[in-house]
Formats: sequence, C-alpha cells, structure tokens
Amino acid sequence: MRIGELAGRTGVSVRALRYYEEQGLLEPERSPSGQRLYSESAVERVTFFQDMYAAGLSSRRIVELLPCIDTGLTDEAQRRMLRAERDRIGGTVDRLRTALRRLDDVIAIAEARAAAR
Amino acid sequence: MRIGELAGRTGVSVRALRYYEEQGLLEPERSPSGQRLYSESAVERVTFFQDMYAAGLSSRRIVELLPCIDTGLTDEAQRRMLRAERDRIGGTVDRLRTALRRLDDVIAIAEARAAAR
DNA sequence: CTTGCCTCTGACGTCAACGTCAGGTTCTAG
DNA sequence: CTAGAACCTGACGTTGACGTCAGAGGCAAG
Repeated sequence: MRIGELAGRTGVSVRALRYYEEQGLLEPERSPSGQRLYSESAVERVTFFQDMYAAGLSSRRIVELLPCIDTGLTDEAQRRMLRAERDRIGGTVDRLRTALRRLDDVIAIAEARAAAR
Repeated sequence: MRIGELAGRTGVSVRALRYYEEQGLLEPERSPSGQRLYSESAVERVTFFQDMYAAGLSSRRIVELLPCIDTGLTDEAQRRMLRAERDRIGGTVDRLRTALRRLDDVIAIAEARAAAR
C-alpha cells in the first residue's frame, strides 16, 4: 500500500511515516517511480511505534529495540536496556493510575456540587 | 523551606520549580531578601504536577485544573474538560499496558534464548 | 571577613516529533 | 487528455518543559 493508505489505517500523519523512515524505523519498498510501498505488516509496526512513543521511548530507543524483536537475539547490555525500559514504563503506569484516581476524585466532587446546585 | 530543599524532596530541578511559578502553578512566599519560601504542602503539589505531566497534560491544562481542585467549584465546560482528560489518560494507560505486554514478550524470548545458549 | 554554597533575574539554548511550505512529479477518474 | 488528488525531496518552523550560563546578591561556618 502507499503512504496515504498506511497513514489512514494507522491514524498517524504522512509526515510522521516519513519521519519514522528517517529514524531508521521503517524501510518500505519503492515503486519504479520512487513512491513508498508498505507491506501489510507495516500497520502493526506503526501501531507498535505509537505504543512505544506513548510509553515515552525515543526513536533511538525503538531502533535499539527492533533487532531484539525481529531476531530475538540480544546481548547482556540490550537485555538490561529492555528491563530498564520495562521498569520505567511500569513506573509511568503507576503514576498515571495515581493521576487518574486524583482526577476522578476531583470529578466526583465537582459533579456532586454541580448536582446539588 | 527554600527552593533547593523542595527540589531535593520532590526530585525535580530548581529550574523546573521556577518554571512552574512562571506558568502560574506555584506562588511561594518571599523572604525579605526575595528568596522563595515554600510551605510543606508544596511538596504534594509538585508531585501532583509531575503526575499530570506524566499523564500528558500541559501546564495550561494544569492551571485550569487548579481552581477545580482548590475550590471544587466548576462550570459545565470545566467538567467536560476534566472528563475529556480523564478519558485521554485512560487511553494512555491502556496503550502503556499494551506496550508493557509487548516488551515483556520480547524480554521473555530474549532471556530464554540467552539462557539456552 | 572570607570562603563556599545557595539563591536571584534575565535571557538564550536544546531537543524530539513532527507541521508546514515550496516546487516539482505521478497517478487516476472522467 | 486533463484536472485534481496523492506523492516526492528538501528545508525551515513550532512547541513545551525545561537546561544552562552570566552577573550579582544572600547566608552560615570558621
């Protein structure tokens, strides 16, 4: 598929897809005229990138991650990095859940007061 | 307490604390010589800011949030904003949990291969 | 009193993940 | 065949949350 379709199916911008390529995250085929051609699996890859970005990983970290995912082969340093990122994301999740609870409290109070008005 | 102590106790930089003040998030007292003096409650406030930043809220959003938290009084637009942010954070948490699972899978495979070597 | 650390204001620097624009090519529907 | 959508390669712009530096003043210990 071409870049516009991939953008539509993943919900990211065309510019973002080209940016991912710049960063070494995606290497689409090219048509004879030079247009990018993506395989079906690119859809899942891009959503994976989005998950990782949402988790606070940088492009470079994701690049480091890719060979681990593609081949499953890792050295000790890579495994340490994986565990470190995992722990960091776990911490972020905890913080977000805290934030959610605090927001829920605020909302509950706000709506109670609004209803009692 | 002075700014350095608050920074140490919250784990954020001195610069960040001054930035929060610029954004209208914190309004510390001042000593006669002009040094910032923070109350105990500032510690919790700052960690709250960090939670919200981690959840992807901007400084301006947090500013909008503060009166809701301090007074509990809200108008309908504010309540809509609160619910929208809540939902957005919920979505982020879901994505992060997905990212965690995917990372866990990668780690499991990587460690199994490393152990089998 | 002076040494060394903390603090002040003001201002410019940074960085990542894109947005946006220019100027040109390619594809597709009618 | 032609209009318009989609695509291409640069290249510069944007934004938020700080980092960093300069130059000056404040404070506790010996």
